[in-house]
Amino acid sequence: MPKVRIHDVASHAGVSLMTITRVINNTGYVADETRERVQKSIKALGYIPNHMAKALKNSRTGIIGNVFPLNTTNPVFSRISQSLKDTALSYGFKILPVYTEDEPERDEQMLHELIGRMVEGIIFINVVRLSRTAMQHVISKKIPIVMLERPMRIQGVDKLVWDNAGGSAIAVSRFVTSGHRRLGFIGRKFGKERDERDRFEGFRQGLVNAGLVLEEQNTRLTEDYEVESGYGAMKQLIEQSAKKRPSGIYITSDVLLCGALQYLYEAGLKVPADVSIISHDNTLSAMCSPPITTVAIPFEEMGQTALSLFWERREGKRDFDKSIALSPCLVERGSVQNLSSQIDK
Amino acid sequence: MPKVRIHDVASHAGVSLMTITRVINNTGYVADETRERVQKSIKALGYIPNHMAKALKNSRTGIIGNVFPLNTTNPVFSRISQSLKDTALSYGFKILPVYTEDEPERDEQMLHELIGRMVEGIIFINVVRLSRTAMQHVISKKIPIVMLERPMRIQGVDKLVWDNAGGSAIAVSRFVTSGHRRLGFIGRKFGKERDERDRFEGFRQGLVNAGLVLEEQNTRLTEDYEVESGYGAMKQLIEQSAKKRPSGIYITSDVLLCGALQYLYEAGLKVPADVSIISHDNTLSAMCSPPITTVAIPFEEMGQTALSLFWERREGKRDFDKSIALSPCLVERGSVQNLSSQIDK
DNA sequence: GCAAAACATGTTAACGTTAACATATACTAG
DNA sequence: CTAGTATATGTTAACGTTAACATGTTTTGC
Repeated sequence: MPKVRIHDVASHAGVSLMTITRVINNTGYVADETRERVQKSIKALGYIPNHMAKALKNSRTGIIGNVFPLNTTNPVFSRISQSLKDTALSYGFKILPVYTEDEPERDEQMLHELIGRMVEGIIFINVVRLSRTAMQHVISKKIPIVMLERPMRIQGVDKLVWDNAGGSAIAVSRFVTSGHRRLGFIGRKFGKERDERDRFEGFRQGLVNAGLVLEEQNTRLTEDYEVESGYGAMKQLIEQSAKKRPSGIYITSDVLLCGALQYLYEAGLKVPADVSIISHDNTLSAMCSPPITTVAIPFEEMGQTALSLFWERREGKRDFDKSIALSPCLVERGSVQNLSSQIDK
Repeated sequence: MPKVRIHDVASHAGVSLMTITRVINNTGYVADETRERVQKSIKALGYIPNHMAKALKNSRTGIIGNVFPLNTTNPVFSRISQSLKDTALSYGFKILPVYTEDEPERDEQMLHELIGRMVEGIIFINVVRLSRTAMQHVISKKIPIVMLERPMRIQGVDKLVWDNAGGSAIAVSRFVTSGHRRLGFIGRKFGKERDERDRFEGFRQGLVNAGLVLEEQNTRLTEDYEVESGYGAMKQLIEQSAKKRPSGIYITSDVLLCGALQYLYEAGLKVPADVSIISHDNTLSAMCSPPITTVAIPFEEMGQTALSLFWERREGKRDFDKSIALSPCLVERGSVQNLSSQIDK
């Protein structure tokens, strides 16, 4: 019942410590007969190797730290985390999730926590507030670092983003193909954040490329990624005169989308009959009424790429920094009406 | 750049190991002047205490294992996990999430993993497949265990569920208050699982108490908690003749709800004008179009209660088992139409 | 002015594991 | 049949930390 140490197994089996270690780790030579006896002893005593002691001795914990932003209510984070966890497992690693805190000071503590737990790598998600010196500290420890989306501009870490501008372009082009000429945009207000800026810029550029213009009154930038904000933004777009109102709207977040759909429901407007919609993320857009055509974040690919970046560094195969952008793809769900075919008829 | 040990700090500050330990842990006596010098050395060298060594020495890891079921796509799990994590933090603990696997054999490995990492407690969520002997093993190690929802019938662990039957009763009574007399039910098919059975039984009992009858054709039990299943179930209920069709439908999962709403959208039926709905969970029901009145799982309270159960055991304040059921409450979102007032007028 | 209490620091031996280095026997090959 | 290799096991010293004990030096109280 109390703890069973390797030493106890050794006495029980009548051999030395090392023999037990060899059986457990399948290293060195052990006579078949001895191995069997040891295995019996292990079972009999219910021996379970102590990871902490192992880690201390071997400097190998098999843990990758995963740093999340403060607010993880957006389902994109669970999807990312799921993907990372699964892929990590296939590499023989466990994920230790930690969360950034309100005070920047606490964030350094969090990094110390990870280093103290001897993580063998750190994957950051959307983290920008960390001090450069704190990051440098980790980098100097030769711990491989991957930063997902919103990477810091810093040497010695790998970066992985998805192509937000490209995603917006796909959405615009999808609308245009179906004959939409007046497009609306609902997205989050941006400051320095690269990703949100890109989603907007990609949209603007997409319009330009299609020979269309960005209309100020059809662009709504929200304060946050909350359902209520999506509701408010859509309300403003729709309350315009029906003439000026966009026929297709690109919404850069599935959470905003949900709010937007709530307003449309209230207003009695149908998708895509009254207004066409494309959203971004591919999280809630599959569950909405109606399901919404979406620029999908490549969650699976993200996890896999993040871990392969980690792995390359770790194995020392690579000493220079890599920066990868994943391409989004469009998931069709029928929320875009074909206007051109109506004209054709 | 390489690892800095407590020993290095000691040399740097010109004192012995123990003095450093005392400064770090705020134990014993240290002269103010020495303390300052040590703190300077710590900063100068960038020393970070090694948790693994600490854990090994102190048998205190500050980690609680959190065992999740295989499929965690349902948002209830992220909500529970969030709540556990936050509360754990306030108790000074970190959560280590682990996931059950396909093969039962792997599940024992997972338990070994947790014990090997010297977790100081384990919180199980919806786990039933674990072998009794494996569980006994953990219990005999005096590691406090809390089982959330679907607890095993086993001695030596604390149990925490929410009142599923009560939740259904609340829903029925809410419908009845508004004058609904023909109620429908969409829930997951159940076998031994207590929770799903309770949601159904609570519904049935609620009907009986209100002097109503359970109508076979208005009861749909799905294979799983997936959007498509909700769609299919609602389709079957609605495709009946409008006369026999229920005026109010209780759906035991927000994921099923989403599918159900998708069908209603397609069918051109409005909530609550054409059909009233109450769901269970309070996850997606806030984001749906329209937002749906819901029997809310008390997520916050769950995390807090789970950790207080853990804490009581841990501190040895309690040696007997506790079993707690949390009461659900109804969150109104206007998805139930008042039929009685129409008659009054 | 002297014993007891408070303060300040150091030494030693673990926590549970394993790499590196023995040691010893059995088996090969020439 | 002897050196050389493969097989089998054991001993020692770490990994980085700290509880427990030891040893001083002050301060306090009467």
